[in-house]
Amino acid sequence: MSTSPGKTDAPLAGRRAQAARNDEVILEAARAVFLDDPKAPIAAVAERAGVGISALYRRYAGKEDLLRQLCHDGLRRYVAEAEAALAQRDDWAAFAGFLARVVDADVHSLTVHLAGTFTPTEEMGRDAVRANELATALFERARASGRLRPDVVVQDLGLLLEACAAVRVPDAERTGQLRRRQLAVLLAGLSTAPDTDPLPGPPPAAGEFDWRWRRRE
Amino acid sequence: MSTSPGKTDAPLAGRRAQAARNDEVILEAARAVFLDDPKAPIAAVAERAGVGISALYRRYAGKEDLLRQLCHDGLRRYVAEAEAALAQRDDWAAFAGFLARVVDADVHSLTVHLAGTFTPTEEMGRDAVRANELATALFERARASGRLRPDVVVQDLGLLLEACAAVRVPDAERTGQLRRRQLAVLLAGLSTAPDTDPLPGPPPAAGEFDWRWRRRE
DNA sequence: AGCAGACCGGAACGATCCGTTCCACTGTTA
DNA sequence: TAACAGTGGAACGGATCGTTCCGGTCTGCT
Repeated sequence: MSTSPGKTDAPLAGRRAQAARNDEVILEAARAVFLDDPKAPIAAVAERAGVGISALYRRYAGKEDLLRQLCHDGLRRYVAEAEAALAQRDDWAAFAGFLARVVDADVHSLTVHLAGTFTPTEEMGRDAVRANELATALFERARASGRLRPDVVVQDLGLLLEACAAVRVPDAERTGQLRRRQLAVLLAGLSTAPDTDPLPGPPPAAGEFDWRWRRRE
Repeated sequence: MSTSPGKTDAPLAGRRAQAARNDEVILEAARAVFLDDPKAPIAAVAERAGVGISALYRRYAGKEDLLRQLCHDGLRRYVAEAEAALAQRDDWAAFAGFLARVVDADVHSLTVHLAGTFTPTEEMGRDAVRANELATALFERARASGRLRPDVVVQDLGLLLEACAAVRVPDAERTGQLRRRQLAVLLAGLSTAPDTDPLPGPPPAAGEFDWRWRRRE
C-alpha cells in the first residue's frame, strides 16, 4: 500500500485503479444480481460488488439507468452472436450454435425479463429490430437446410428461449447444464421426424411478445 | 338449516347465499391473481373477487394460509389427474394426456411457484411423495411403450412442465394455445427418433428441485 | 508538505407498499 | 325487535427500497 511518491509509472494505481476496477465489478455484480432476481434492490448490487452505494450512483443516474444499460448490453450480445453465427458455413450448426451461446449467456433473461422496468431508448428499438432480422436470417438458413420441421416459425424461437431461461437452480453451473439439456430436447422437437402430428394452434405471430416492453407496474 | 317456518324453502338465500358464493368466488380470484403474480398483494385478490378484505380474513387466517390452501389444491389436482391417467389403456396417450391436462390447469405454477412462500404441512409432504410415485408410474409405462427416447428420466418432466409454465402472454386463452404448442414440441423432442445425439449433461436427479420448498425471503 | 478534489462507505430520509386489524353497517334469524 | 353472522373498506404499523448526503480517505499537483 505504501508506494513511494517517486516515479511509479504503474498505470492506474490507487484510487484511479479502484475506480476503474469498480466499473467492471459493479456491472458484473449487477448482471449477476438482476439475472437472479429482476427486482432485486440496488443495495444488493452494491453489496455483491463489495462497494458502497455511492460507487453505484456515481456511475448511473439511478436504478432505471443501470437496468437499461444491462438490458442493452444483452441485446448487443444477442446481435453479436447472431452476426458471428451468420458467418459460419454449416447452416444448421450456425443455428444451433447461436441458440446454445445465447442460452449459455442468459441473454434472454437480460433482455426480456428486464424489459418493462425502464423506458427504452430509440437505439434499443433499432437494435431490437436488427436482432429480429438477424435471427430470421439464421432461421431461414436453418429451414433451408431441411432439418427443421415445416410447421415451425421464427417466433417459436421466443418460446424456446423462454423455456431455457425458465430452468434455474441455485447453482449457476448446474443451471447451465440443465439448460443445455432442455435446449437439446427442444431442438430435437423442432427437427423433422417421420410421422409426427403437426404442431397445434396458431403459431406465435410477429409482435406477439412486444407487450413485454411496455412499462409495467 | 332446518325447515324455515315461512314459505320459501329455497336453501341458502340472502346472506348465507352470499357467503357460500363468496367461498367460491374468492378461491377463484385467488387462483387467478396468484397464478398471474405469485407475490401479488392480498388486496388484489379481494378486488378481483369483488369483495371486501374482511370476507377474505373471515375464511383464512392470513395470506400464508390462503397460499398454502391454493398450493395444496394444485397438488391434489395433479394427483387426481395422474390417477385418472393411470386408469387409461393406451400407455402413451395416458402419459401425453396427463401432461396436457396438467399444463392446461396450470398446476405447475400453483404448486412450484407458490412453494417457499409458506411452511408446508405434513399432509402436503405426503401428497407430494404420492404425486411423484404416480408420475413415475405413468412415465415408466410411457417408456415401456417404446415411444420415449432411452436417455430421458422422470425428472425431465419437471423441466418440461417448467418450460410450459414459462409461456405466458396477457391473454389467458392464447397462453393456453401457446403452451399446448410448446408441449407438442417438447414431447416430440422426448420421442425416439433416428440418428439423434444423446441428451447432454448429467440428467436431472431426484430431489434436485426440492430447494423450491425451502422457505424463501 | 499541504491542499483541492475525486472517490468512497454507509447512515439517514422519505415515499411507497402491504398484511392485518378494527369498526360501523346491513340483512337475517329467532 | 334484539342478537348476530357477514361484510366493506379505512386506518395502522412495519418493512422495503431508491436516493441523498455527509464525513472520511487517498491522489495528484503545486
